[in-house]
Amino acid sequence: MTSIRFSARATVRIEFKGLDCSMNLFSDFLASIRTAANAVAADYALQGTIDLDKVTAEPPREPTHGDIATNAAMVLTKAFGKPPRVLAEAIAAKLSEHTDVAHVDIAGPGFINIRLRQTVWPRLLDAALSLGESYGGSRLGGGLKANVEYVSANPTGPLHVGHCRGAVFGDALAQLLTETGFDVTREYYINDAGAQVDTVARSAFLRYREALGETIGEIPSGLYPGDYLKPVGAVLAREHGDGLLALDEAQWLPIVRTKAMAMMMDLIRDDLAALNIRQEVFFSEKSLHDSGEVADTIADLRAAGHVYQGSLPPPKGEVPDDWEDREQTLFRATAFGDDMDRPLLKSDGSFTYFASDVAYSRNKIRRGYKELIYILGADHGGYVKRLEAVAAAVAGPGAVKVVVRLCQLVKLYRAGEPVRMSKRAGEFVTLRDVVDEVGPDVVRFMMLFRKNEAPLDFDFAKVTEQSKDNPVFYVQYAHARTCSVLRNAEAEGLSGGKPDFALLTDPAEMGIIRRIAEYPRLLESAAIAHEPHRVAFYLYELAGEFHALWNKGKESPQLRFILKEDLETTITRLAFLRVIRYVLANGLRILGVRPADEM
RNA sequence: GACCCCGUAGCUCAGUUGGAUAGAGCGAGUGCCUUCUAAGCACUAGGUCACAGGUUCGAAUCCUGUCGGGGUCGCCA
Repeated sequence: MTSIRFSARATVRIEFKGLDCSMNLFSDFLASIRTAANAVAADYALQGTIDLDKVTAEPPREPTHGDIATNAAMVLTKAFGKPPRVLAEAIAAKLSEHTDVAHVDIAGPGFINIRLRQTVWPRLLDAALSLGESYGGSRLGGGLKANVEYVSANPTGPLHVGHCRGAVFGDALAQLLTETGFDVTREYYINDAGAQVDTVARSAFLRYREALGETIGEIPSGLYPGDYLKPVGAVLAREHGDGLLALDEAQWLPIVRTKAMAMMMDLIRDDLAALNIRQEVFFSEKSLHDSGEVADTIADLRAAGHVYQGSLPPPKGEVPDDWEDREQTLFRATAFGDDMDRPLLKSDGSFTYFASDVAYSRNKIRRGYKELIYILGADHGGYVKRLEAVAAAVAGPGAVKVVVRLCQLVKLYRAGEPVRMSKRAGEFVTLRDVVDEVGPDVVRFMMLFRKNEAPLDFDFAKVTEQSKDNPVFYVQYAHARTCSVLRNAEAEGLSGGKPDFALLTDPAEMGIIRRIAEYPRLLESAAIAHEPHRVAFYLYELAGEFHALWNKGKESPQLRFILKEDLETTITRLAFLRVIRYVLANGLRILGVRPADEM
């Protein structure tokens, strides 16, 4: 909420803050526009508070409309009691006093179009040049503690291709939030407390007997048949000899389970490392039970009056055959916006999975996170409301922000043909298969070159193509090209010297400069929307403009970066190239894609 | 039955959270290109933003409804 309170004053003298070190042209100008609106309000001797939240400063779609457009006159017309065009005149008059403003137009229903002085751009580039690869970052988040939980796959085997997207998305979002000033923790929730981990243990036990020389034959259905459990059996055999064979299941199960969990998590961490993902917290569900936190959490909720005994209505539509009305211990989630109340205890009195979910949320909240971000598969759409309800019940309504981002499915293709995946044992495509085939950079970029909630087609043939059709290649190639010219320049002894960015005047160059100026704003809006894909699209566009400028150098040699007969321009263009490279490198770093020096 | 997501050019998708004449790539058509790094460059055509209402200065974007596609819906994890 940004509002101004002002009192009537006869004369209004305003001082604009110059463009400052935040290097976000648009947020700086938004402040100036608000200052101008404030001054106009004082001229009109308005009383009271005016909401300036809806005032924006953005790049106009049409470059001919100027450098910055604002809707101020239109959104404030009601509050000021003046027609938009009249108000626009008044605000424009104030804005034209700004030292960086060349002139101000009013267009259409009341847009104020600001044309900046040419001197602004060299200053911006100078600043970007000195900031280097950190240009684009901001303090938007103000150090807010945010927790990004992603992957959290069950530790029953290696990650499969379905985990790719959430893994990459979560990682990129975490990095985006880090660059925009949030204090981010990357976290993985290990579901190591349910019945399925016992199944893993039993499967591993078979492999143990196999490792001792026994013939185990076909793995019974209901157990995990994958070869990846063989090493677990081997390690158990090495550590225990045949000692476990003499024990009852109740005795060997915990031993085998612990070992199997540890080794499965190592496997998963390796898979993630192949995608350059390293989460700093791996949180065990079992630890919540062992520490008594699950029970404590339910006790707390009960004390707060959010728990009751009752039964839930059967699902509408198709009622399952085995439906029985049962009394359970329920959390009153509907009081916090959920569609139905959620069971904490099963009818036999044991904890539900949801109970540990609640305890886990409470644990995060107690660790001080103000924003809990969950990256889930699209089949978890039903989780959104219950996660919000839990946070509201535990922390108090509105105390903690819950953000759930759902990632749609990835469909694999091989030269246009869908890759068939049988659910039968061993025939699923693993994450490792994909990464090994096309490399982490391609996987990461392609997973982010789509809105998260839109389904994604991944064609092995297309993503390794070297053409404009392949955005990964296109963007990396742009970065490599900048490096290549800088290398050539260095080889010719052309490095160093002070650039004079006022020499950059070609429309193609100006277009790139404007796009670079938008970068900090782009990062902020992507962070607010939790949409890292915007960074990928931005890079694709920047790369496109850069390649176009490059190609103009063919027809118009005076536009080339290295001009042997014009040292001053060369030095300037090399510095310009460096700034382009910084932005590409910064964006690629957020996406977790290696900026290639040569290709 | 309820809830969530999606529906934009022939195809695959963006669309700066409500802005101005809705954009890009591929495909199609036309013309160029022997290179500061080759895998190209420029231009043209292509649209009832699923449909119907509503909100307001202004809607692809927000609200309601309809149609179509996908997902989910008590003890599994």
